[in-house]
Amino acid sequence: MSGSNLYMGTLDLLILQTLKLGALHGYAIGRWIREHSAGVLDVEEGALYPALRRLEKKGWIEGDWGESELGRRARFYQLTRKGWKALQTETARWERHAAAVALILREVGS
Amino acid sequence: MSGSNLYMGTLDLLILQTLKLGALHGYAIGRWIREHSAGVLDVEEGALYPALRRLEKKGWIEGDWGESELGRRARFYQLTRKGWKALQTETARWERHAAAVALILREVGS
DNA sequence: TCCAATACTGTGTTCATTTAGGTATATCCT
DNA sequence: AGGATATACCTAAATGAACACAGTATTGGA
Repeated sequence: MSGSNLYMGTLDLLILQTLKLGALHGYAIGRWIREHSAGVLDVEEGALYPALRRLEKKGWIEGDWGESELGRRARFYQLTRKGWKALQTETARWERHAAAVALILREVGS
Repeated sequence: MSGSNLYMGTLDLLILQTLKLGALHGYAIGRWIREHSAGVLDVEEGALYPALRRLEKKGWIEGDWGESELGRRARFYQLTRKGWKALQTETARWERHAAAVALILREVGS
């Protein structure tokens, strides 16, 4: 339902994290993120597909054409070894950042 | 001290939050954020000053020329009424987002 | 005298996301 | 049969935030 709303740079992390589940195609990744964030994180397709290509180019994920559960042509992505490492780094980076922002938000007081 | 840094969109929130302290000039804002995030959030000047102008243009902050503690010409910014409201909205947005990302990061398990 | 810190300004680049389209197939409803 | 909806993908232009780099100018200390 629209609403926009990722902070830039977050998407890659979310995709990598989702792919821990195993190989998934783009559409399923987007749906999974939306559902498992209680609808808060809505990944636009125009951001999702470029992000997948970007991550593949970096060697963090790799994609193969296959058939979806519903028999449609779909590209399944999975984490590479490099991707697993990147996921660790990116998760740590996010957590460091989120903790720091939380600090600032509390520092001044409401 | 570099290290790359902010997730896009975070800076505005940090600046607004810092200005709860009262009127501050740009340089002091940057320093304060760095110090109160234990050095994690390092605001580049090339990002900071444009952000201040952006926020002023939106009417969230307003700046006046004055003298810094050290007697130098400096532009002091303070929150407008609109800015206080925006700060509330932006804080809520951030917290929603951070909570959702945390959900996703935990959902799959490490 | 030279360097670091303070305080701001400007230009140019990079790059993720938004916006806004588009293709194609399958299923469900009337 | 027709229409809407969901699935599954793709792309191009525009936006805009952040970074990099390069300046200007003043002050105080080694």
